[in-house]
Amino acid sequence: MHRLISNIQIKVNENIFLKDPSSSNLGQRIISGGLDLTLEIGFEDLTFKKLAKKIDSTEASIYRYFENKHKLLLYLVNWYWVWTEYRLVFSLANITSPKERLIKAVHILTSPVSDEWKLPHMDTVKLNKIVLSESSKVYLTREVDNENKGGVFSAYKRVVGRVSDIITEINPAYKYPHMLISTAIEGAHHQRFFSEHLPRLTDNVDGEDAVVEFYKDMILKAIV
Amino acid sequence: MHRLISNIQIKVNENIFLKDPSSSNLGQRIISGGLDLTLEIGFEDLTFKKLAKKIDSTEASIYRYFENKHKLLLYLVNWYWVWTEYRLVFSLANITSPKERLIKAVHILTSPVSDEWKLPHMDTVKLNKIVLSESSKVYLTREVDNENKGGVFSAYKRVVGRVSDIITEINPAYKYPHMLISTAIEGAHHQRFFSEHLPRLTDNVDGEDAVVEFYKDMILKAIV
DNA sequence: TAAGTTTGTTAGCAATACTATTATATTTAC
DNA sequence: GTAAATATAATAGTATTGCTAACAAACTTA
Repeated sequence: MHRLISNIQIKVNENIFLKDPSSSNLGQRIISGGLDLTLEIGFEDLTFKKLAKKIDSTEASIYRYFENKHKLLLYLVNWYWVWTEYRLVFSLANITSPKERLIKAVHILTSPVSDEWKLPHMDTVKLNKIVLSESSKVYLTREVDNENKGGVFSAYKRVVGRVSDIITEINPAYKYPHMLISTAIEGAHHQRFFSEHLPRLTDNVDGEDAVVEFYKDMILKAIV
Repeated sequence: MHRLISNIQIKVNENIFLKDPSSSNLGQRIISGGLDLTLEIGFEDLTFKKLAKKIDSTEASIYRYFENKHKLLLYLVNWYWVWTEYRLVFSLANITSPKERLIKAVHILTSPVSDEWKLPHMDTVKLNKIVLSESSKVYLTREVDNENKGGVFSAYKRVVGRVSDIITEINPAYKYPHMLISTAIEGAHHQRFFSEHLPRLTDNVDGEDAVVEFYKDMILKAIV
């Protein structure tokens, strides 16, 4: 069951790439091979040489699309947030109750991406896995300020802003809506990583997705 | 005003280093130079060659202390958590009210380190700054599971465990104490980074440390 | 079919991430 | 106080990374 019109096009900030990878066969192989290789060996160990080999191309060709591997990750993460904003708006369409909207939004931001959201040119399930463990590396760098000026984080900021607005609608007096939402987003990523690798930092509860339930509970209690 | 006995010794997990840096002059220069250089150029751009130059030593000498720069960061972060556990236990001594204990603990985990906690052989204020932006890189790697087996994250886990225990004392029915605390710790780090670089992801409130207040408020509401 | 564009091929260079060897201090042991 | 042990420095070397450049081949479009 697909929820989305399957020929939607996600428009990634143009400052990220030298040449739009969605515009060519090689570009798409770079992206899908990049997803696979990152999942296989981790982003740290990925090099354009290895990626070139994997997709049967050459280092130099990949460099024509992305300045460096950091930009490739930035592309993936930016794509993710543009797409997540779309999912968010789509999912909240025609729902008027602000509380219901908030709960749906938190669900989208904290639960793993399922197959029903798949798109033809991007394996969103793989992408989501990468975002969990690698996305914070995209902004925790010396280059944040410069990249931020180029607008590469605005999709993420808009997502946080949209959900914060719902909170403000519910309780205009609540002082920390942005902190609450960005805490939940980043936190959910971390918790999913922890539950796999450092379980003493999390809690497991039988029969529920503890991450989603925890953040729903936390947010609803925080804003009253 | 110093709160601590100044000749306390922080014992870092032995799997992290080849040779204990606290045991020699060169070792201590590696650590303090490492702090400075990381703050100057960021951990990504730090190399042992640059660090050697800074402390007037050689690459090969540094390699006798740490296998690679990742281990150096691991050392710093592990040191931080051992020390934070100490601060925590020290600060909660003789306080019996669980709620008061919790509030103090959250304060320690979310506020910036101040001068009063300084120790002779480690610039804890600098260390804290580094932890905010670099510590997650220490576990978001392919090597987590191996390193975790070596016990290098146990100080962090104990800190989370101790504060979770206070929560359980206050409300034994609360299902997510570990998630709540690890969310607050990591979240506070992120929020401090955001407020400097991506302010649209946070909220500023005049006349208060919004990060500390937000997490106190969030936690106290969550556990009732 | 020519011109333009994209990709592949090859080469090369500077920096990184180490390891090894030998020499020179410095510490400690007797 | 000297010998032995140990720590550090100096130098060199290797494989890999992170690029850039130049040209050739293929494929696209006008």
